[in-house]
Amino acid sequence: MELILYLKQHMILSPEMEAQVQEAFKREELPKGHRLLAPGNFSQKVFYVEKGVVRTYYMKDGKDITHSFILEGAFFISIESAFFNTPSPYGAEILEPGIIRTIPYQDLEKFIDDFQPLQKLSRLVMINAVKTFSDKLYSIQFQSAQERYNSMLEKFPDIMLRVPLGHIASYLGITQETLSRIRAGKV
Amino acid sequence: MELILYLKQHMILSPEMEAQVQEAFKREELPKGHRLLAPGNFSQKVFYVEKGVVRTYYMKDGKDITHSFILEGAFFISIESAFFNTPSPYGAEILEPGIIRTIPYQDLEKFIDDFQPLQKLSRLVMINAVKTFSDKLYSIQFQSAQERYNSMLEKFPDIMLRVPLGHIASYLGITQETLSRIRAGKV
DNA sequence: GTTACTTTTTGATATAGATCAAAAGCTTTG
DNA sequence: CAAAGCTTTTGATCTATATCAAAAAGTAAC
Repeated sequence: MELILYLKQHMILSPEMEAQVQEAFKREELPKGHRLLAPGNFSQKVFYVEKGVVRTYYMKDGKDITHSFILEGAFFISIESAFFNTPSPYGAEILEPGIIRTIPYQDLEKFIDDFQPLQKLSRLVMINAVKTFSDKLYSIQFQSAQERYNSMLEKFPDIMLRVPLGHIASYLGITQETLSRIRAGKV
Repeated sequence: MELILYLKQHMILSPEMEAQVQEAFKREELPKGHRLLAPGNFSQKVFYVEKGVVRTYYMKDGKDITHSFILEGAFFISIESAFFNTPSPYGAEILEPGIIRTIPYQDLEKFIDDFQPLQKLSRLVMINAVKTFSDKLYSIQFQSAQERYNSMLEKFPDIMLRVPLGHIASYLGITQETLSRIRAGKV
């Protein structure tokens, strides 16, 4: 979803404000597989996924582990870089051709400070981030691989079809072999 | 740490503002074991731990699982109740005699909207919450029970001494038996 | 359509940690 | 200090999922 449309769902934007937003957020059309951020790098950009699916991941013992999928109409930022001034352990890549809007966190913060309705929205975005992690933690801690797979099927049916098995397996915290067996109903 | 002191570390408070805060946050001295929130209940309060340690937990298959420890000088809120208007899956209890400040989330939000410096602080608090979950998720997903125990020893040496073994085990995502064996170095 | 390459599945085996059951250590209370 | 009640430890066994290795299936390239 276009950024402006997204914002308008949450607040009233004056034409001037709208213009300012359009200008402040860089817009890029990117090809499948384009890497937005390499693991270990430093980036204080805020990304908004206008079209496509972004995958964040990190390297663990040489293996590529999916950390999250970011669907259209969602934001993503390296907490480590933007808030803690350390390199981002996560990389990010776009899995399909898509459109990404970016803005330096510093600039966004200025916007937020000056424009009340954005404060509520930014709080909302943060709250959702906390909720997402909290839910995922619960699922890793208490659900079996089978249960996690089932809830992911419910929650992101589309992703399951568009993304290679290995990415999904590592996102679920299991090996590809186990996921394959689960899908085959052999567990 | 006293709430006002905590706030003064992050911003300049006028005497009037200070008085307003003192009044808005109810102050309660509570005995060991006092339950601040029962699992399954609804509460939109924001809690600040001025003294003592608070434990949040939930019930899973009849077992009490520790979700987090909240140390002095930290906030806690039921995301589910305050932000999603659903009952809180988590309960909260104070593990030692202590002092808790509370304010309805609605009231706090008004404060925040009206007082710039609080916006930054509330963002900071949320960011820390995300980071905490993100780290804990990582540890559950990739560290062995032994490694998790070690990092907890480093991070919260005091808690390890003050809290019953069962609470720590469930926090680490393992059984009490396993934790006992780890401590004995039998793993 | 055959070759080469990638992704997925299948099979055999290993292991961290769970579960169940009981013993041993601590606290509290009268 | 003995009885009762918790908390922690120890032991034996079980299970979900990992790991390693190879086969099968799918996709692309010529």
